[in-house]
Amino acid sequence: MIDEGPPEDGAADTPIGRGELAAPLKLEQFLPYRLNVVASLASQALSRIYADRYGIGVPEWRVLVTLGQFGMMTGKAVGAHSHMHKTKVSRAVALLEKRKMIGRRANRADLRESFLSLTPSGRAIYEDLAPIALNFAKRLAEAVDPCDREAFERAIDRLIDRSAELSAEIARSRRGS
Amino acid sequence: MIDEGPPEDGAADTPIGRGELAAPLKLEQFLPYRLNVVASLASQALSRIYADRYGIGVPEWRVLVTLGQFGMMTGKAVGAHSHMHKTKVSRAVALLEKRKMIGRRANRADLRESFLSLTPSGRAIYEDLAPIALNFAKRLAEAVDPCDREAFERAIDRLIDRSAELSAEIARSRRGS
DNA sequence: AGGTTTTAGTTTCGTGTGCAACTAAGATCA
DNA sequence: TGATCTTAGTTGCACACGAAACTAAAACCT
Repeated sequence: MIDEGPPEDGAADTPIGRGELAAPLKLEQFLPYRLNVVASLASQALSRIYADRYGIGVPEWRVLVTLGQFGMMTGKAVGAHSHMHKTKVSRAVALLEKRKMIGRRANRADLRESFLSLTPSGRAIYEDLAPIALNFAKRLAEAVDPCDREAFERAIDRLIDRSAELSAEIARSRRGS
Repeated sequence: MIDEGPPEDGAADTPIGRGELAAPLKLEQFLPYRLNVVASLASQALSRIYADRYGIGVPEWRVLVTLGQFGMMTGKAVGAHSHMHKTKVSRAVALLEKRKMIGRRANRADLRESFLSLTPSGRAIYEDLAPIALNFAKRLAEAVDPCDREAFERAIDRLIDRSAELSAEIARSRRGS
């Protein structure tokens, strides 16, 4: 159908002419894309481990780790600490509860929420998975040149902050459209 | 609300006691998690821009950019270059074609595949979005201290390689289970 | 007190996704 | 040439997701 002409421009890196700077936008150098690639590769690889062992997914894993770290907290707090939407938390909690990995106890002082915590078997699973996960993260991080590691961690911190800012800015500009 | 119970263990870096090293596994310091957070924040923020403007999602965006970069290529090549599953490519291509942003031309020499390329209106959209996206990436990257930037980019390259290796290793060990 | 607003959490609903099965076309080898 | 294997791309299916609606309980007002 559309017959698309010849290769368009010769892919020369001549800086162009039109009013705008025609930076090339190479996908493989484009930061948001690169972040997505590395995140999804790492996440997928790790999740296969706990999916194989215990049949849980990323949201359940995050709930498990958060409760393993803090011991007892509400769903809201779990969501805040693990950057998860409340529906995701709700469903992950429901599954983990069905599998008897976590328990709930109503908060007598506020019946809307309940306190979640690991059951003994949930904790056993957590203690099985945690060192495996840490080892995975360690092997991943070891790929980075030791003298780049500090800079890298700093950079990630900055990027998390900034992307949250940009996200909020865009949401704001959208509201006022 | 939940003010984070007592510090659990003193977070001392004492090298252990039980057979295993009892490193704490704090989610907020856990590399795969951190990568996911920054990637999804950045990706979501950026995608809102092109979703608002042209009603396309991430897969369509990637196809658009890839074709903008290479001019004319097969779906397979698009998928390889943009790290996308062939079904994702297929559906993104179908949508973009329906919206007349890209065109297909059968490859007379191999009828299984066809060559994809931007239509003039597709290219116009690409040329509208590309500078916006580049500006977004620039503002994002500017959050990183200039003297950390090189190290950061190197680190991401290494992590992409390593996470692909780990992913393959895990898939392999799973096959032989 | 009683009415409104906010909040924690669940459910519904439309959509996106990956896997596996499938189709159609090439490649390979006899 | 025909039989088998591989490959490019599509589709069916089951499931995961987020937005929005909803429920029940607090919080906030006079």
